[in-house]
Amino acid sequence: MDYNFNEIEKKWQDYWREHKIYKVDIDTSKPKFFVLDMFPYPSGAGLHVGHPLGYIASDIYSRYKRLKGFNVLHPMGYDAYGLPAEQYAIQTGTHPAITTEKNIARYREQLDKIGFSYDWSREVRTSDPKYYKWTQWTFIRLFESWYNKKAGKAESIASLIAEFENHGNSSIDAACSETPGFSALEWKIKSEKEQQELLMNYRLAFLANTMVNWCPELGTVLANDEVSEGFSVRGGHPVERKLMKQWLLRITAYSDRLLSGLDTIEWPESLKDIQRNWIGKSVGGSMLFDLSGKDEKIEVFTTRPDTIFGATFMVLAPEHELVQHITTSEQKQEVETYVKRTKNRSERERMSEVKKVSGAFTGAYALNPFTNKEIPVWIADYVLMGYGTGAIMAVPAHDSRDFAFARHFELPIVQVINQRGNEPSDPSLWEESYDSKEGILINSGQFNGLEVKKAILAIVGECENREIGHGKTNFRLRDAIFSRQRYWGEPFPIYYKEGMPYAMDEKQLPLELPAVDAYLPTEYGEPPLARAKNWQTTEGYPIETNTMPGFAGSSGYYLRYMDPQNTQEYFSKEAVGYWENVDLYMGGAEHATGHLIYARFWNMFLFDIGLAVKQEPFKKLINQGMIQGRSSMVYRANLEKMAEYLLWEQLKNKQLGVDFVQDFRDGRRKFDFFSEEAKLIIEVKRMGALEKLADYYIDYSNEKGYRLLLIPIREFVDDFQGIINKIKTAINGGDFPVFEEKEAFKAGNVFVSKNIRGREFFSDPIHTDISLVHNDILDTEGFKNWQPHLSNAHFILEDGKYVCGWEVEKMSKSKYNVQNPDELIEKYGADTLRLYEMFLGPLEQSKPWDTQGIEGVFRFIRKLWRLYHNEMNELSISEEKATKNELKALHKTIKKIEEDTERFSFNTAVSAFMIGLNELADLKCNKREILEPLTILISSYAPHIAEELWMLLGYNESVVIQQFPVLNESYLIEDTFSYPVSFNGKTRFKIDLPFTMDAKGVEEAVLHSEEAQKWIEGKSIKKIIVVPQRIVNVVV
RNA sequence: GCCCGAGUGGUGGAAUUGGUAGACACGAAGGACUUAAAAUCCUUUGAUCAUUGCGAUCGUGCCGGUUCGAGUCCGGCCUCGGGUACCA
Repeated sequence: MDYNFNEIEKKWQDYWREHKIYKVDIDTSKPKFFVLDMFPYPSGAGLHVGHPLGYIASDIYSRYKRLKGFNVLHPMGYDAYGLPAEQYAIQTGTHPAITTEKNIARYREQLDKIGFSYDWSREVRTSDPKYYKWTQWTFIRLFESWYNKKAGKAESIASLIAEFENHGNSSIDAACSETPGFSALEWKIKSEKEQQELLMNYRLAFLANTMVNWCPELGTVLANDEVSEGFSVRGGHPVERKLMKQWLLRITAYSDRLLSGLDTIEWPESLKDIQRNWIGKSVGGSMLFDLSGKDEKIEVFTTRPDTIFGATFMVLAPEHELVQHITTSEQKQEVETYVKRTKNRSERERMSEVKKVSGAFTGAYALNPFTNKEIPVWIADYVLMGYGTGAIMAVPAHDSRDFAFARHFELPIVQVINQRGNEPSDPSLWEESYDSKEGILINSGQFNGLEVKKAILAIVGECENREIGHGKTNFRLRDAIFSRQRYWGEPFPIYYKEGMPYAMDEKQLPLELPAVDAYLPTEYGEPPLARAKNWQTTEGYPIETNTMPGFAGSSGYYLRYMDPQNTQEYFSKEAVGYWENVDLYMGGAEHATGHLIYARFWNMFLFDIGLAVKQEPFKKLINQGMIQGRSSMVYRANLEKMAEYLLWEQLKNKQLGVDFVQDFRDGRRKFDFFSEEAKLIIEVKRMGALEKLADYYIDYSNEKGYRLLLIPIREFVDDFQGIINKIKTAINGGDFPVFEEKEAFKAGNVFVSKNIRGREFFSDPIHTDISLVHNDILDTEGFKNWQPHLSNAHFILEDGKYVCGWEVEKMSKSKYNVQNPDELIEKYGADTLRLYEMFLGPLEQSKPWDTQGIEGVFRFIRKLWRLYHNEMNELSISEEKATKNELKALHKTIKKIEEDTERFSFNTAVSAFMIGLNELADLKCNKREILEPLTILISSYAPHIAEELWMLLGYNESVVIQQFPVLNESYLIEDTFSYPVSFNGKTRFKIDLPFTMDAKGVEEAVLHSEEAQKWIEGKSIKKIIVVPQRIVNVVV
């Protein structure tokens, strides 16, 4: 073989490893660049071709930046905690660490084969005690911190205690749980336990009773982003709401910073939008409503204070604490029934019944503070306890949900916003509410005539004056639940004294995960860690038995890469001062509301306490598109349908000289085909069916004087023309057998090629393994051997081939469309795989995996090899001076590669390499002056072949540490430009003119050109547009 | 429902700022080399009409607009993909 990629790639991978080519250290003489891939979870299935897409792109960029003189940090590690290994442990008893270790080894083997430039000396694993020591350490810091809103940052709990001791909590503005006011004196006389309880309201990592997403089948709670439509994202198990005591992280303290920080980073707009929606900031007001004849007040949150005059009723969440107090005795029964019903309904049921209006009247009335009218108070499950105050003022005229509710329960609707230019109308005639914020106020007392935005301010102002409300901002973002009732995760460095949690001393970290006898909850329903022996401190205090969730370890890992071996601190000041944050983060958009928001929060906290030096962890982020599977389909024929279809194609429209009808009926009898003219009945059936029915058919046709032809399906496969001939004979009055006995063939396995006419009428698509299909042509022998029941398959071919259909779907085992990179590397080599994955299309776009084009890239690589070699596969390099054309081809390529790599347009970069190589090959260029820069140029894309060629060129230092070739624009300057000349916008011909010619000259030249005459002839010229070095357009 | 994104040959895709639509590849067809195969090379390849050649017309999801000129900008729609959902 001319170009032996197997040998070459192995050789250089070994070389890179042995010479630690990709190891980086702090080097202040060079600018730094941090390129990071999202932490993979090493699953048992290994990598499929979708995973490396982003890794290849970031690797190319890393190598490119290195050639450009940057000191590039490009690490890799493993998000090693995770449910699959634990589920496997529960089933088999294998410790998750063993499974994980095995999976990591497999991942590493696959990654190495692709030739990545990772600095493996910096590898981290979340399950490694040396690593999770710092996860636990950060948790303690969070536990020992509170968020000072006045300072806009996290501060230590010690400062809070000092403040309490001096002033109580009256002047504190903190992100905290609901806490009653207390004075310094009151603080001091509280017991330690009481003080601890109060502090818990302020800590950034805190313990609280919360409604959680409980997944009984996984036996654990899940974060909001781990649940989708009432089912767990991993595994698809049902999830229910449950009140439990859990650790939470007060991420909501950072809502505003998480939101505004988005404006400072280069992320895809769609990803920022997802985060903005998730954070869900809404600005509005909080208002207090008096209750008729009661002391209690109801607080509501609204984004539309301007519509207060239209508030004709109120709605509380069924779980609202006031419900019991205010419900009248008459309504008690109804309310209790409703509350009970909502409680028992699963999340899932609630979701599916979104459009169904339901609710109950409490019997109580509130007072609208602006209209002073009594308005009824209802409960309904469309009001959620978890958002705002769990109570709303309902403005049916201007809120679609309130509108639907009012219609259903016949509650009054009052219009208070009028769209400019429209007349106010009777809301009882409306088909929908008017929700828009455009318009002016009506029916609103002294506020009439105000525009919505001004009215909001005016009414909030009025509420503040009357001390019944104030402006308020709400966030949709919830605090992050941080406990998991699981074994395979980081233990909390927390112990309990008198039931109150205390953080362990940092010196005791890492708190290592203990051994357990089984990975299941205890018989009392405690988490698996409760099974551990002596799970207590040396003083005998019990240690927390929950473990941390998956996002704990992945929230700060990028920082640890800066200084992964450090045993004294998370990372050194020096390291973080140099590497700062991630310059390019490559990964999937599916982490938008999980990892990417937690990591930003984690980093902001570390920034507040002086560890991180940048607010935002990931400066630029690119989402690589998903690689979808491209399934191949074969079409299994329904034989009877097929036979009937094929025959009808021949019989219809008098093709055989006589009229036929299909599905002829005579009373209750039905025949496939019948010709009155030829007095002929034709019936198509399986052999067995024909044998049974033959006598019956024969009797009938004899009685009627018809002739009969019974055709077994087998004949269609064996001899279709024979059938037609037989029918022709019958029509012409000749003799023919009614039917010939043939051996029946086994049912089912006849497959029709995709483009056989009528295929869609008589076949069903079935998935087949993509490894049996090449360029949509099925390997029929392989297919027969694929599964036992296919061994007797028959094929109906087109042009001697079986053509498969295809569909784009998720890559999955059950669809037989999983492609793993190992096979491709074996067949084509890693360089080809790398180039091909990039060549497939724009990085950010989702696309189906399809190996059809890989041959083209493989040809390119071999052509590159041949440029440096003669026919005998001997190195052949000329020392001659390069020609102008050769230099132009090279520098055009340099320019394009530089531009395209900078803007992550790797698919067009690969094209540019192909174009450049085609040009150089046409010029038969083997000159060192050209090939040396070309080798460096391609080394970031195809590093193995580049290293080999670089060595063959006579160097003994790796190509990856060379300088990127410098573009010399002077080689690109053209003497002439070929102007496309269009008339009325339609391009008609081209004309070569000097590059430097001015617009006037171009115009003259075009008008005097021979070809122009044809188009000008008989018409007058209205206008000529000349864009120098672009186009000429003549308007006639 | 709401918020994003995308619709270009048989296929993946290119066209970076409004300026030659279909680069580069795959596939297909034909040919050269070869005892043969592989590999390689050459020609054709958006559609329709014309075909001896010249060519002509249409064409970037659909309808309309702006412009000398629109795949690109604007308005309205259709389809597909992603996110999110009683968030007041």
